[in-house]
Amino acid sequence: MTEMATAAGTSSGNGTVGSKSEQAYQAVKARIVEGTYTPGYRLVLAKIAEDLGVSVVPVREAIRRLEAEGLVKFERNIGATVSGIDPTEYLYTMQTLSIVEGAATALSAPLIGAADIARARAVNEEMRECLQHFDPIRFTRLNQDFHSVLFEHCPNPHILDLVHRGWNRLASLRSSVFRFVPGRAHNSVDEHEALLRLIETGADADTIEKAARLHRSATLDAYLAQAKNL
Amino acid sequence: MTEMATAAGTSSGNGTVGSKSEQAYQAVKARIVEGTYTPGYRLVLAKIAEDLGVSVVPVREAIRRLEAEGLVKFERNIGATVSGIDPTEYLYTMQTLSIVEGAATALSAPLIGAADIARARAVNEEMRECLQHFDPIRFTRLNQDFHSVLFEHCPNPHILDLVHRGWNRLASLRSSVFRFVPGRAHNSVDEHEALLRLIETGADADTIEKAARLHRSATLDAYLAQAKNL
DNA sequence: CCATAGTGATTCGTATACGATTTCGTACTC
DNA sequence: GAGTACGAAATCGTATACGAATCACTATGG
Repeated sequence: MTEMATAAGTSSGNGTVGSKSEQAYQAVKARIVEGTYTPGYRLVLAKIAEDLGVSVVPVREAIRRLEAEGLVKFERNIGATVSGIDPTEYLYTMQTLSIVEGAATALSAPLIGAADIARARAVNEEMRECLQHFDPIRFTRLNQDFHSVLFEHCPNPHILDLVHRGWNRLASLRSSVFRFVPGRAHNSVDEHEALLRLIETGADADTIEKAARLHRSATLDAYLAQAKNL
Repeated sequence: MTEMATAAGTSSGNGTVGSKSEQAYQAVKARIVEGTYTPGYRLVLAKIAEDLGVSVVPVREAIRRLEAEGLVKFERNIGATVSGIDPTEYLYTMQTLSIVEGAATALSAPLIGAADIARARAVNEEMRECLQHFDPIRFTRLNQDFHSVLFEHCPNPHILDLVHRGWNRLASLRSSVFRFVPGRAHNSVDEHEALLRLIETGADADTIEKAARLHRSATLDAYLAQAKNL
C-alpha cells in the first residue's frame, strides 16, 4: 500500500520495461521522487545516458516529459535541473493540490466502501501512534497512503492524474512540512478522522470537498505562519 | 484580445523563434488547436519534420511534450495521433475544467478591475448579438475571450496553466458544444452577466467559484442531455 | 587592483544513419 | 473460397557524430 500507483496518465503501465525512452523517464522520475536527485540538482544528459546505458536521445525525451509535468526545469542551451521548491512554488503547488485533491476526494467519496474506510482508519491510527516518537519521513509516507485511499477511486482520470502530479512535486521535499511544523501533525490526524466520518455518513459532495480542501489549506497556512517567524 | 496567451507554462515566451524543438512544438500545437490536424489525425514524424525543414529528433521532443499535455496520444512503435475527444474524454475534460476554471476565476476575482469588467461585458454583448444570425465558431471564440478576462488574473500560475491546457484540449472541436446545443448559448450569455455582477459586487470567493463552476457544468449537462437523444 | 577580452572545456542541439517493429498486401494451401 | 504464412514497405527507436552555445578561467591592459 505504500506504493502509490504512479499512473502518470500517459506512461505505459504494462509489465514490460518498454522503450529506452520510457525507462529513462521512469528512472529519472524515480530518482527525483525518492530524493536521490535533490532540488536544484543539475541533470547532465550525457551522464544520465551513460548511467542508464543508453544514448542521449531517449534521455532528452524523458526530460521533456518531466518538464511538462513540472518536475524538471529545462533551459535552452543551459541544461535541466530538478525544479526546486522555493517557498513560492511550494505555495502554488499546495494551493493547486488543495483544489484538485478536494475535488478528487469528493468525486471519490460515493465509491469508497467500508473496507477502504477501514484501511484508511488503520493508517490514520498508525499516524497517531507515530506522533509519539515522531518520525517525519514515516509520517509523511503514511499521510500519502491515507489520502491515496480517499482519492484513488476518483472516476475522472484527468483529475486523478493532476493529483498524482501534485503529490510528486511535493515528494521532492521528503519529510515535507511536518518536519518544520510539528504541531500541525496532531491536528492533521484529527482532521483525517473527521473526514472519514463525513464520507462514512454519506455527506454531500460539497461538504466533503470543502473539508478536504481546508485540510490541505490548513497545512499550508501552518507552514506560512511558521515561515514568517524565520 | 482574440489571441489567448498560449503561455503553456514551460514554453519560452520570448520573441525569438527559439530552438527547432520549440518551433516544432509551437507549430504542431497551433495546427492542432486551429483545427488543421483534426482529432485522430495521424502525426507521422518524418512528414512533419520535412514540412518544418528540420530533422525528426526535435519533432519527437515536441510530440512528447504535447503528449504530456494531453493533446496527442503516442503509442510505442505505432505513432502519434491527435487525441480525439470521444464523448467520455469530453466529459472528463469539461469536468476538470469546471473545477480548475472555477478556482481560477475565484482567485482572479479580487484582481479584476473596472476596465476588465467593461471589456468582458462588451464581449458578452457581442455574444448576445451573435445569437441572432448564429455563428458557432465566432460564438465559441468570443466565449473564450470572455472567460479569459475573468481568469487571466489568477495569481497562481499552475492553476492558470491547467486552465489553458483544458481550453486547448477543447479547442480541437472548434465550434464546440454550441453547434450541437444551440439552446445553451442563450442561457450562457445570461449566466455571464450574472457572473460579472457577482464579481463587481465583490461577492465572496466561494460564491464566485460555485457560479463559475456551475456555468460550465451546465454546458456539460446540456451536452449530455442532447447526446442522450441521438 | 579592477575590468575586460580571449581561450579552452563542457554541454547542449540537431542531422544523419541504421536496426527494429508494425502493417498491409499477396500468394499459397486446405 | 477462406484462412494463413510470407515478404515488402512504411514508420518508429536509438546510436553516433558534429556544430553551436555557454561557462569558467586566465591573461592583459588600464
